[in-house]
Amino acid sequence: MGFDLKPISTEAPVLIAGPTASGKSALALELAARDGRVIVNADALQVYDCWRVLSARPSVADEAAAEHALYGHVGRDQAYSVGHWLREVQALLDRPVVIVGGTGLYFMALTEGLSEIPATPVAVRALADRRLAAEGIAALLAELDAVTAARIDRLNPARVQRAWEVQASTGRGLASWQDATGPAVLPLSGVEALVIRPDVAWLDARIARRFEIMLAEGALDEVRAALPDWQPAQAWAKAIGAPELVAHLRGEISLAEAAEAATLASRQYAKRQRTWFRSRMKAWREITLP
RNA sequence: GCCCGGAUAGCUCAGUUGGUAGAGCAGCGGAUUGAAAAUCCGCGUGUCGGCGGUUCAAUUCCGUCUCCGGGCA
Repeated sequence: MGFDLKPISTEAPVLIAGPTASGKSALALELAARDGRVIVNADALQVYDCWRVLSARPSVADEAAAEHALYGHVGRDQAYSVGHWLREVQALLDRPVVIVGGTGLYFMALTEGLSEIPATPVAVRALADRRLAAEGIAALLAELDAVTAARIDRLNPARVQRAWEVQASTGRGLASWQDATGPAVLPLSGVEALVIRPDVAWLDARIARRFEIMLAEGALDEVRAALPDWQPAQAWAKAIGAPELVAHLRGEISLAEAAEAATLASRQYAKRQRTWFRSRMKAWREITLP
């Protein structure tokens, strides 16, 4: 990799955000080697133990070359979200780190703060699931306070359900919780924040190639191992390529069709990441890799 | 060679009883405070295969050519 590391501070925590398949892990390895940093994962899917290949986690060799944290440490059945992640990162900050990943929400929570809302009890989540399915968005929306209802995207069932769950489980509106958000763990002013924004065509080509490599490295076996307790609605099952390879293993589509669908989904994900980075990371230093 | 179908958006197709056309997917733009690789919102001008003819007007009707299916030889 030809990126010039010299301008990057050797003391401040380094944050590297980049779209899927952009080569950010390699850059993190270089920085870790140079400064003796711990590499900390900021990717929502790479935390799951079942997806080493499919989520493009660092290889065993990479992990031997530098210390890695928050990779593959969460079991399928464990509830995990940005709050868990943020608390785990916080506990690692007594050492020099390079925090690398593609999940915009995680970086936002880290650099801008996250409201401290208690976790939604399982029973409340289940009730919300049931009511949303049976009564629709409007029923949940009608039970929200006016400020919250005005603030959220009322057409988005995920947002409405979240707001309703907070209201139902804490007795306090989501907007009220958000207005009380405390200071960020790592404000932008105290970190070296880098965002990779590669050429779209270059990235698309890498995405296609990478899925072929994943297959060669045993992605299909990983999915086969998860097949007995496959639950498509769970967060871990949302790994790009997993639903596609499950469909193939069930004989519904060919392997070529699965590969095509998975790379398409990756390209669409990269586009969403691009939108986030463009609009939410304007103050980050943009770097070009190749 | 003959007969019958097709040819419309990047792709798969719908449609216009003649007044220049619209769905899905793809693509593009946007949102994003604990499921975020999630979830959601917005965006459709394209020689309607080519060339002639009829008509005030043709993507639509007629002729012809080209290409792609299928059938008969």
